[in-house]
Amino acid sequence: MSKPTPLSGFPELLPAQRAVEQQVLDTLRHVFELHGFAGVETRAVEPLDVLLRKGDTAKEVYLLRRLHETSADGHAGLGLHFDLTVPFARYVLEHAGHLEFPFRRYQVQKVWRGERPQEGRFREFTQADIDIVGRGELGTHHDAEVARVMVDALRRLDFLPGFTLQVNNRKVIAGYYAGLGITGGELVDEVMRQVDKLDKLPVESVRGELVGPVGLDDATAERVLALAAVRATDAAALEADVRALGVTDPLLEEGLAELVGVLGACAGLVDDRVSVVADLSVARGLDYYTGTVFETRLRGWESLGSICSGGRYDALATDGRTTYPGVGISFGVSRVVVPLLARTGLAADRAVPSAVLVALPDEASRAHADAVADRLRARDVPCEVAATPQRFGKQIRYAERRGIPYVWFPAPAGTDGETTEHEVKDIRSGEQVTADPDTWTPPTEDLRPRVQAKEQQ
RNA sequence: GUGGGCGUAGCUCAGCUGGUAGAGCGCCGCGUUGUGGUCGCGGAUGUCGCGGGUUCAAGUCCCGUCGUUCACCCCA
Repeated sequence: MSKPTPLSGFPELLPAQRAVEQQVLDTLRHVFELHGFAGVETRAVEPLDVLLRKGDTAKEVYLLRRLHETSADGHAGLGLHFDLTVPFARYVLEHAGHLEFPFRRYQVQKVWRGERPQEGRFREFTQADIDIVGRGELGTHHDAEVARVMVDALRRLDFLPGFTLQVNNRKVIAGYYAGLGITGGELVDEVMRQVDKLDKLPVESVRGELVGPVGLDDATAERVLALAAVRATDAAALEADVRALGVTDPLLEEGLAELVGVLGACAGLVDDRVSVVADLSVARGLDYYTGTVFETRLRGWESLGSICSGGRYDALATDGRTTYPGVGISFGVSRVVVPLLARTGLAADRAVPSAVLVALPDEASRAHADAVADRLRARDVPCEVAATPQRFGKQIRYAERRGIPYVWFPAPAGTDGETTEHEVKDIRSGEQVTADPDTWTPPTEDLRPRVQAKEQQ
């Protein structure tokens, strides 16, 4: 086979980069579990009617087809999941009898979308979701909770740039519009869709759309834009800014109270890398969000769009008798990690887990070297034995190439007692000392690969 | 799906009006046959994406195709 070409949209990482992604995944899992979320994995495929329940999105779903498919449709009626929310909703219905509600779960898996790839947008990528789902009811304090958990996870990834969590509430938007006399589901949705473009288009363009194709009068359009211009980082300012717009409506009040609640609950998480802001221009295009909505921007990486989004669904799932409301948030692992690796020098300081290379003087000593390695491993020191008994200079170079910080020189296997001692060399400093394989341990920072940001591109 | 850019050594790239495929980095060896990095000397790189055409002659020009990339569209 000649050299294979890469497949666009299906990113693969080299070991030193994968180590970074794994550290991200380890951190996410650790924090999600710290907050009491249970891990779930769902199958990669769902029946098409489950996947397509939310609308006409068939063209972006990858279908499953046997090579010798003989059915009338030419496929098995199964597709790869394109997010983790839809499979989770199905999972909740299927296993409702065995779950305790409110049910809190995290789910980190690959998903697939038949889109044209771009930076941070792939056809196969990893998402990390957390959701809390209730049976019949779910308190709005959980909206703040999922935000807090995700912020807690992201802030611990200290090699990532800082970020801003943007929060809004659809009830605020819908209530405000109702107060302005904008009614009717379609019109409200269309106005929201235009407002949602404010982060990409200049205000004038959006205003033009609102008074033109959408059909608002100038004054109403202006007030719609006024709401979308509100930004606030504390509850008092938010309430003051919204009230100053002079619209009153019961739904607006309800949404505002929820939004204030989320903002207040997240206040303690803010530091110089993390900000949380009520941004009333955030609408999310999806019509199934019913209350709180989230988006997240990475500082300096705004072109990536939102790297972590989600919100509240009053009806995440329903079986006709029972409705399961949910609130969740999803972090785009690949969307962040892959561009970051590509555009900065971010990588692990070694491509292999080994902290120690056990040198091999000659092939006859392999069993002895293996035994030394096992004594190190017994105390959780990752190590490997040199592949071939080359001269030691080459074995040191072997370690250096891989970023392994220590080379271990075993004491000769004496038949009448060991007269010499084991030695271990830190190949960065050149320092070499005698050591006991049953007690020697590298400094903690050398035990595992470390993630380091190299020079910016 | 639409439009533009780009495909030459492991990597980054140069290659003029068509005339014997190059550089840097990396890699391998030796100096130094059980202690690397620096330095010196030496060495190997290749279906110039693929197919066809024009030509005495194509990496170079033309057509097609595949891949890749950026933008648009879309975005759960």
